[in-house]
Amino acid sequence: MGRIPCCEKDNVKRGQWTPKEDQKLSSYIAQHGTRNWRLIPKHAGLQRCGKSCRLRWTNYLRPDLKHGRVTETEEHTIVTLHSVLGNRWSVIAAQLPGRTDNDVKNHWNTKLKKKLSGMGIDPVTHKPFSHLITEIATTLSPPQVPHLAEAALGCFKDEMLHLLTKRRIDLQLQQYSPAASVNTITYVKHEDKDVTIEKTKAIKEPDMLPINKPWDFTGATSTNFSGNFNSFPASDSDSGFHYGLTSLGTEGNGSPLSQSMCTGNTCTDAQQETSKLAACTRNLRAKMVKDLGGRKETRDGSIIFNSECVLWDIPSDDLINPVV
DNA sequence: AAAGGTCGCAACCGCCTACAA
DNA sequence: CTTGTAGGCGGTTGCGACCTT
Repeated sequence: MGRIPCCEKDNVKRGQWTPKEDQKLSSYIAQHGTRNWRLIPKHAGLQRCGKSCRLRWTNYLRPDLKHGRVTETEEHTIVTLHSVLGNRWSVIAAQLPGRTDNDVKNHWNTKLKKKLSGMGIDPVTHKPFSHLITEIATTLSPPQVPHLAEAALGCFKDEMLHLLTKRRIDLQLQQYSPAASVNTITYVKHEDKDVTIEKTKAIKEPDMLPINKPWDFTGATSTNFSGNFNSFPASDSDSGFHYGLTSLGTEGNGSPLSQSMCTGNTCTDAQQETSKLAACTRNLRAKMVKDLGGRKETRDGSIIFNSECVLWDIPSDDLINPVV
C-alpha cells in the first residue's frame, strides 16, 4: 500500500501567499478550526497543499503571533535556551509568547549566530573559541597537538578573522585617546598592508598580536580570553546584548567558561533581570535529563548531555509553558 | 544611476514520531 | 504487531528589500 501524497503536486500553487488566499484560509479556520489540514485547502477553496496551509497559519496568520522586532529580552531567552537545548526551536519558541519556531530559527541563523561569533563564542557549543582550542590541545597526545590544533584554528578561521577585525577597530579607536598604548600605535602602523594576509599571519603567529599572547593555544586559557572579551568595541553592548547567562547552567561553577562569560558588565544586571529565565532554563534541562536518563541523543547520534547533568529543584510554575 | 552583494524572512523539503486502523 | 497517515520539526532555499561600490 503506497503512501498517499498530502496533496496533488500538479494542481497545487506554491510560493508567496496572496492577501486573498490569506483571507480565505483565515476565515475558514475561524469557522471550522484546524482539525484536518489535508481537507482544509479543499474546503476553503485554496489550491494549496495542506501542509502549506498549516505552515502559513502557524507561522504567519495565527492571531496570537507577534510580528515586530525580537526584543533584547527575547534574544537573551533564545541564547540561554539554545545553550541548553541546542536547535530545538519549537521548545525554545514555546517560551516566547507570540513567536514561532520559524521566527526563532531565522533570528538565530541571521543575527544571533553572527553576534556570538563576533563575541568570540562558538554558537554551537556556547564556549569561547579559545576554550575549544585549549580543550583540543589538552586532549591530544603531544605529537598530535601541533597538527590538529592548527586544523582546529583552520575551522575557526572565519570567526577569528571577525574577532581580529573587531579588535583592530577597537585599537584604532583607542589610538585617538591620550592613553593609547605603544603596542596599539605599532599595530596601526601596518594599516597599508594587505589586511587579510596580516590577519591570517596573526592567527598563525600569535606573537604578532599587539596584546599579551591571547592566541597562544599551547597555554591558552579562557581567562586570558576574557581580557579580549572585555575589550570588544561597544557595539555589542550598544545593541543591548550581553552574553552573561551561560553561567546559569552547569558551567556556572567557576569553570573557565563562566569566568570568561562573567567578566565586566556581562554578569550583573543581566543575571538579575533574568532570574526567572534561569529557573525556566534549569527546569527544561532537568526535564530533558530526566526524560533521557541523563543523555540526549541527536538525530545523528551525538550526545548533548551526559550522566553528570545536575537536576535542579525548580517549580514548574516558573515556566511560561511548563514541560511536564 | 546601475550592478553586485548581503540580509531577513517566508516557504518548502524531507525526515521523524505518534497514533489510529 | 504492522502499516499508513497526519502533523511536527529542523534544515535549507528562494526572493524581495536594502546596502555598498
